[in-house]
Amino acid sequence: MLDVAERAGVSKASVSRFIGDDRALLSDATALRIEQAIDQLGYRPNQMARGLKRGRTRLIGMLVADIRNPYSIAVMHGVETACRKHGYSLVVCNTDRDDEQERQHLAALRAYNIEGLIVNTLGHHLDQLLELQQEMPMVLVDRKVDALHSDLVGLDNRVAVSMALDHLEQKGYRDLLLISEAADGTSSRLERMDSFKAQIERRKALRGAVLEIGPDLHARVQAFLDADTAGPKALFCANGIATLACTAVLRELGCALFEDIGLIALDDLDWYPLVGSGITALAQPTDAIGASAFDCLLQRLRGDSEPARTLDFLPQLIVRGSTQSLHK
Amino acid sequence: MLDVAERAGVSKASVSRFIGDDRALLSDATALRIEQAIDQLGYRPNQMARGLKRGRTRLIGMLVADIRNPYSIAVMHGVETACRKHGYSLVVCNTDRDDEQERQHLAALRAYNIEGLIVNTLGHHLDQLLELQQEMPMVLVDRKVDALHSDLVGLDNRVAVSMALDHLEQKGYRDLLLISEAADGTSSRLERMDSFKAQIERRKALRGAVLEIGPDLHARVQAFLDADTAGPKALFCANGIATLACTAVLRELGCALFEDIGLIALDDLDWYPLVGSGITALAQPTDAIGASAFDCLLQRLRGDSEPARTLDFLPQLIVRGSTQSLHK
DNA sequence: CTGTTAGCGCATTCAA
DNA sequence: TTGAATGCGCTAACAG
Repeated sequence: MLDVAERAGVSKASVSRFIGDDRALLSDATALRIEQAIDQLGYRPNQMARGLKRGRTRLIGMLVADIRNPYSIAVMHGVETACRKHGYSLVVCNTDRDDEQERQHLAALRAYNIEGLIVNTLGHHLDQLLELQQEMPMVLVDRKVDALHSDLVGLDNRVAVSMALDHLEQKGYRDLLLISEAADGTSSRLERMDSFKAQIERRKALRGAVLEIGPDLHARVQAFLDADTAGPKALFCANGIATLACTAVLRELGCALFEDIGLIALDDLDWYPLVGSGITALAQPTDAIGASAFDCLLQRLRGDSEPARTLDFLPQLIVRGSTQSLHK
Repeated sequence: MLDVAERAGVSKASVSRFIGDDRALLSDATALRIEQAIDQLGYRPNQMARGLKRGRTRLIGMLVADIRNPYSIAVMHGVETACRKHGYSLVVCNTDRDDEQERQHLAALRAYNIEGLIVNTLGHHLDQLLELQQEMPMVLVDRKVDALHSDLVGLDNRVAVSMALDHLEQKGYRDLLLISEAADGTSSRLERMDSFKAQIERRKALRGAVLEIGPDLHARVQAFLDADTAGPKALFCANGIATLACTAVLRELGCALFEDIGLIALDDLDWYPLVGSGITALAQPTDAIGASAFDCLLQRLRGDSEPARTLDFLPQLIVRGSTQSLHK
C-alpha cells in the first residue's frame, strides 16, 4: 500500500479512500494516478487487515450437516453464486453429522470474524449458536432450530406431502409407506412425517404408515409388500438418501422396478431417470433456496431488523415411470 | 485479550504465549490463571489479527472446477477432514467451469492470505497462478497444468485404463468405445484417451474408438451399436458425467441394460448398483487423494523443498452386472 | 519465566 | 480535497 502511495505521489490515506467506497472524496486527478499505480504494481488490498480494522470481512460462513447429500451441495451452489455476486466469499464447514465437529467449526467461524452464518445442521451446541446470533445475522436452511429465532428458508413440507399424496392417489395407489431417515430432531423430516400422518388420516381412500431407515429396512419393506391389502402399494421416499436405500432394497427383493410397486421421491437427483422405468420426483428449487438464504443475510447486514421470516418454497412435480405402472 | 490479561494479572504477551505454542515458556501457575480467565470470559483469539501479524492464517484454499461433480466433492471431503485434523480451515471456491470466476476467486483467495492452494481446475489465468505459486505452496489434483511445476496427486490413468481393458477383454468384450467429456485440455481426460488408444493398438483381440460427449452422442452411440463387428460390444465411460449421459442414451435407444452391451465406468457413484443389472466401476480412492493433497501442502509449508512430486493412486475394480452379461 | 515495545496493513478521526 | 496520526488484536523481538 505504501508502494502504491509513493508511486502515485499521495498518502496511504488516499489510497485507502480509493480502495473503499470513499472515492467521492478524491479529485479525479489523484484517483487516476492511484488507479494507475495499483495496476502497475498489481496491488491487492489485504482483506485480513481490512477486516481487522473495519470489522467487515466480507466473509459468510455456512455450516452443512452432510456435504455428500446432493441437496446440500445444490443449496450451497446457490448460496455461493449469490455471495460472489455481492463481493462476499463463502467458508463452508461440513460437520459430517458430528456434534463435536459442529462445535469446532462454529469456533473457527467466529475466530475468522465471518459477518453472517447460514446453518443447515441440527444445531446442537445451542449455547454457541445463541452467542453467535448476538454477534451476527443468521439464517436457517431446511432445518428449524426452535430456540433460534432466525430467518428460515426451506421447503413447504406440508404442501409437498400434499402434492405427493394427490399424485399417488390420482394414479391409483392406495397403500402407502413413507420412508424417512431417522427422526433425529431434523425439523424437515418431522414435518414431512407429521404432515403425512395427518393427511393420511383425512384421506379416506388412502392407507399409510411411516418407516424410518434402519437395519431392519429390508425386512420391513418386505413385510409391507407381502401384506394383504385392498389396493396398489407405493413408497414415498422423504429424501435422496431414503430413495437410494429403498431402491436398493426393492432390487434385492426382486421387485420389477416399478411394476410391483410405485415410488415417489422428495428431491430430484440426476440419476432418477435411469432407474427402472424412472423415478417420479418432487424437485426442490435449491438454487432459489440458496440465493434466498443469502439475501436474508444481506438484508440483515444492511440493518433490517424485522421479526424473523420464514420463506417456504414449493416443489415441482416431475412425473416418471415409477408412478405410472397402474395405467399401462 | 487485554481483559484476559488483566483478570489473570499478567501481560498480553503472556496470554499470547498461552494461545500460541509457546506454552513451555510459561510457569504452570500463570498458565493456569490464564486458562481460567479465558474460560470465564469465553475469550476466543481473533484469527484475522493473528494472521495479520504472523502471516499464518491457518487457511487453505481449494479451487474446484465443478462442485456438482461427485468426484470433486469426495476429494474435497478428504481434504477438509485432513485440514481440520491439523487445525486448518478450508475455503472452497467453485468456478463452475468459468474462467472469469476462476480469476475472481484466485484474487479473493490471495486477498485472504491463504497459506496454500489446492487446484482442481483447468488453470487458465496462468499468470495469476504463477504469482500465487511464488507466494505459497500449491498442489494440483487430478489435472496437470504444464507450466505449473507443482506437486500433483491423482489417479494412475494408464493403469486404470489397463485394468478396465483387462477386465473387458477377460469378460469377452471385443469392440469398445471410450466415452469422455470434451478434451478441453483437462490432463486426466487426455491421459485416459491417449492410454486407451495406445493400449488398443497393442491388444490384437480388441478394437476400440474414442468418442467425446456432444450433441451427437445419441447418434454416435447408435451407430456404434448398429455397426457390424466381430465381437461383443462395450462402452467405457471415462467419468461420472459420461456414465450418466451414456446410460441415458442407452435407455433411449431401447437397450436392455446391460444385455445388449457392456459398460464399465471410471469413478464409482452410489447409484451405480441400481441401474439395470448394476454398473461395473473403477473406484478412485478419493479420500486418500484429498488427504494426500493436504499432506503435500503441509510438508511444503514445513519447509520441504524437494522437486515436485507426482502421486498416482490406483483404482479399485468393483464388478457388477454391466460386464457380466456374456457369462450368463 | 515475564513484561515492554513495536509493528502487521489498513480505515478513520482530525487538522490543514 | 488531502495528509498525519492513532489503533484494530495480536505476535515477536528484546530486556529484565
